[in-house]
Amino acid sequence: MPRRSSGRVTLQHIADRVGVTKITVSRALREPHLVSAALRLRIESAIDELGYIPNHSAGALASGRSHSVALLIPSLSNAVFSEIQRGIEEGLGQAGYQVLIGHTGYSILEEERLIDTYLSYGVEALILPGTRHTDHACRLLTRARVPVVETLELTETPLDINVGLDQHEAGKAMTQAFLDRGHRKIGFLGARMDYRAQLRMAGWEAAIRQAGLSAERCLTTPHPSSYRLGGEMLASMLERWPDLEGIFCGNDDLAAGALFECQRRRLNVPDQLALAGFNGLDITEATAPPLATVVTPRRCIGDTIARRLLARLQGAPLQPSSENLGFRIRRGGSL
Amino acid sequence: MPRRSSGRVTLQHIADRVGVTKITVSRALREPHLVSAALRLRIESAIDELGYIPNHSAGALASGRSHSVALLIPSLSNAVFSEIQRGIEEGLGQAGYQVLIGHTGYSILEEERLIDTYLSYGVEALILPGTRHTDHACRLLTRARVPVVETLELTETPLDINVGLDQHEAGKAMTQAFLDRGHRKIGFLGARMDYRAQLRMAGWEAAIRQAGLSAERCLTTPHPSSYRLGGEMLASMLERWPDLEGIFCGNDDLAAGALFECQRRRLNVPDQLALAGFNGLDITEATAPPLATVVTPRRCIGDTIARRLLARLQGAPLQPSSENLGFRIRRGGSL
DNA sequence: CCCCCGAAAGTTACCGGTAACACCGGAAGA
DNA sequence: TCTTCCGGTGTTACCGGTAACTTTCGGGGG
Repeated sequence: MPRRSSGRVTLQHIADRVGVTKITVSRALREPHLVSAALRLRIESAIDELGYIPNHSAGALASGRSHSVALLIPSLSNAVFSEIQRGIEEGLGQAGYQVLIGHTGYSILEEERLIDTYLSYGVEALILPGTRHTDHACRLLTRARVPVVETLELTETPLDINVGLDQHEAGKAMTQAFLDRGHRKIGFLGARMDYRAQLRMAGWEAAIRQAGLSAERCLTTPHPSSYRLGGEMLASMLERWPDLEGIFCGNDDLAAGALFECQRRRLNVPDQLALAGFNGLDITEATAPPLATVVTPRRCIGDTIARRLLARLQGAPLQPSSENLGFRIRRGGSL
Repeated sequence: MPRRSSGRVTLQHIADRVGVTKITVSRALREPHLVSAALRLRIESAIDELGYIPNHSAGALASGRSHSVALLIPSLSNAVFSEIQRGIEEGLGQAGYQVLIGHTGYSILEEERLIDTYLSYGVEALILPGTRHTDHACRLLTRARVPVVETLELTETPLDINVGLDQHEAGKAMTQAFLDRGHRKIGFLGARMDYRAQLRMAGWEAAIRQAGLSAERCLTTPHPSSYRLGGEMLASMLERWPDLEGIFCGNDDLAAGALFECQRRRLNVPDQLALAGFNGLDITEATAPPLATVVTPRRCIGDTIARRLLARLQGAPLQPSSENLGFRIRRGGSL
């Protein structure tokens, strides 16, 4: 007599119904070729007659395998991550892994908490946004002996697999595009200012200084970025530096918001003010004019992560490495 | 000697280190007040010395509780769901539940697959987008005897908890706003055309017919919506019905894309063409002019779901009900 | 006729926790 | 002094599967 009347159908119920032992039912599900065809059919029909749903916890506990992988992303509302995630899910899904998604809210403390949570779920790998983690998180990761992917930006000292692009270089390249178009008074507008945003800004500053120009025209805020914020911050910048010729925005949302504000002010883009964003989201191709942006290879990042992670999961040894997938500058019509 | 050298630290290791049995360590973690203070401290220090990470599968199996809830959303890239999800996560997170997110890609077949997956993970509740499910999904849900939330739209026959708004009514109300402004030749532009999009369109049609007008000016596509698509479809509509006075777009993305296309064509919004979207995303307040839209109470939906679901999880009986959280029409400057 | 082999199914033990109940010693009450 | 009670800890069994090994049985080769 069961202690708790769970009411749930277990392997044993199926086995009783068919007149075999539960291990045979278990085999029929996981390794059908080891079970005779006739029996397999009877088992299958018993399974959907009784409505058996496997107990993942029991399976994971017994086998030591969870068939799942954790994917942490900074924010669910940021379209940047959805393509990366799609590539990962397709690649890993085909190999039988379930992808568990968590979001860190751009906080490495929250990341640490999630790493802990997902390790207790027994995930077989972790995919992390960024290359900076708390000390405790690093200790957890090392001790867990689980493949780890760090993505989005690059690092000299990857924990394991690192796939991304050089954010600093990309920031520099876009700034250079402004310079190539003859602009000199080029500002930077940034929000949230997470580590990657800082790298992009540093790239802007490096290019500006290298050209012997002043990097003073810079406005940032720790607030989350949004279209509205882009407009508001553009207004502040124009008030403070009326001589601005171009503004490099830390991401596409800000750039679009800035563009809308220019439209309200009847400020011609790019003639009176050039604008650029970062990421190459859909919106940059739709606005009037289309926005200049740094197109990041997000889908490719996702695919690459899936491929390299599968190799590790299938036994490839730990061999820390970085893969730089580059970027592309798109001039659009705003530069 | 262990069969597999998992290398992982278990409760038993902690217990051995401290010199107690594992049940005491288990108690110290789950019901600290039942363990003496001195012992608790020794246990805690052993835990972080050895780096113990609980095994969620084992706990879930033994206790029959997973402390987790599945949240299915149609798409990760649609900003509409992120606020709903935030409300849910805050509410349920505080109560100790982990929210597992899955996305259906707007397919009820994929939804069915995910329901199966998450039931096998032992989730204690399911939150589903929409009120339409496959027959098999309904059978799974009924048999699982687990609280279910259906959200976004309303239904007369909820499975359990239903929280949302009347999409048909909302479509009708926005169309009425066009009529109130004196527009007569009002079109509808829709993409993806999932069930909710169809309801909104039906609302548009109802209002149009009720006003004795023609509902012919309607263009839809099964493709996923995007800014770019909004522009392209606007162009098609203008070509086909040059007399259009206003267009109600099935969501904000399409409306924004349509607005950008108007800007390219130097078509004044709203004087030459009125536009409206649906959802009240951030972008509608940022464009020039701001877009008219139906503001949906997404955060409130999330909070309400969390509240009502917690009540059920804490023992409130199954009592199917619908809660209509309404909507608000915002005129913006495009209508 | 015996042996060996392999396919098909069964036995046993175990994964790492938790529920339920048993136990123990000391303080409070009778 | 004897119960009673209770805080603090231990014992035992079990959750629902899977790994590893064993058993059974029929057929082919020697």
